[in-house]
Amino acid sequence: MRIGELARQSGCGVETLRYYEREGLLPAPARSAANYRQYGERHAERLAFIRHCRALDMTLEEIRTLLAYHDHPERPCHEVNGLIDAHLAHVAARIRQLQALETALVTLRARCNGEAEAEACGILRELSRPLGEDELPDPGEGAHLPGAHG
Amino acid sequence: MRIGELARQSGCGVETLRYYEREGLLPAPARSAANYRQYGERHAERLAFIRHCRALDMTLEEIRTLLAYHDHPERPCHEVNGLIDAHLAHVAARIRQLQALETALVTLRARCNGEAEAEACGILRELSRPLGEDELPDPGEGAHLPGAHG
DNA sequence: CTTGACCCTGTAGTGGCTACAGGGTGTGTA
DNA sequence: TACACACCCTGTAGCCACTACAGGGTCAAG
Repeated sequence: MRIGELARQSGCGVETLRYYEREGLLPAPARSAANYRQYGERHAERLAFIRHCRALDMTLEEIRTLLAYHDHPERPCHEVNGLIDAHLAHVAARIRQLQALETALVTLRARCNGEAEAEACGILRELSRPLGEDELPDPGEGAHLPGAHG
Repeated sequence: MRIGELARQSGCGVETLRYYEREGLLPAPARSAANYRQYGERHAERLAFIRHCRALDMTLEEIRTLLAYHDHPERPCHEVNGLIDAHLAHVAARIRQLQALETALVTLRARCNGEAEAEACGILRELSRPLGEDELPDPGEGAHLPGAHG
């Protein structure tokens, strides 16, 4: 299987596969006479594992850790559970933070009906007010989880 | 006021202020004889606006748009409302996506008690399973809002 | 013998900072 | 005077997980 087919099968881009190889998540496959990468079932399975983890929003570093257990089936899986717990805590913290954000934005939005001039716009006025200490959640709480933009 | 004081007052780093200046969010201030930046109240107020927006997880691009209205008080504020609505929709979409993620992670976590070997670990087994079409949310839905990591 | 789909390597860009390196300024103390 | 130390300057590189080229090679069909 060439890289394009694997990309289609897995739903990710060709360049992403080469990136995973550079990052050491996917082993470098054999090459054809024309220097094309030749992938087998093992690669496809490993990639499925990686994509499953990515769909759960794990970092490549977390995935590297999980792959190490995947590659050493005799090891105790204690750390795997810890990693999922930690990741879950990150996600939960991020949800709480975004909910606080949502509340703040709804309140903000209610301050104007969109028919004023900028001068009188309640939204712009509110945004001009400096924030108090703990008025909006500390991103530190959900450290390593991103904001509202992806 | 020098840059360090403004940084302390606003709670952001000195390098962030220079970054905002490069990005055109903060105007370049006057300089002292020693070439130090000299900020006034206008800068502090503008920075408060920016930090308020950032606390609401807006992008610098969104903030640039809002600042344009801040700077042109005679313009109708219709677009301001639209921008907040759009941002709010992004945040709401991201929350839904993270909640789906949380559910999936809780289910995953329940598959192992952490006392197995990696070979038998239900978590690793589940992660090895390729994902179906719509099994986890399409990040496209919450476009421009980030994943679980910051 | 040309078209077009595919493949290769290598490099740069994304956002919003953060962290240097390598230098200058200004105040307080020995 | 000499030095330490905190602060400031510019410019560049790094973070993450890709994404998007530029500039070239390969191969089957028409």
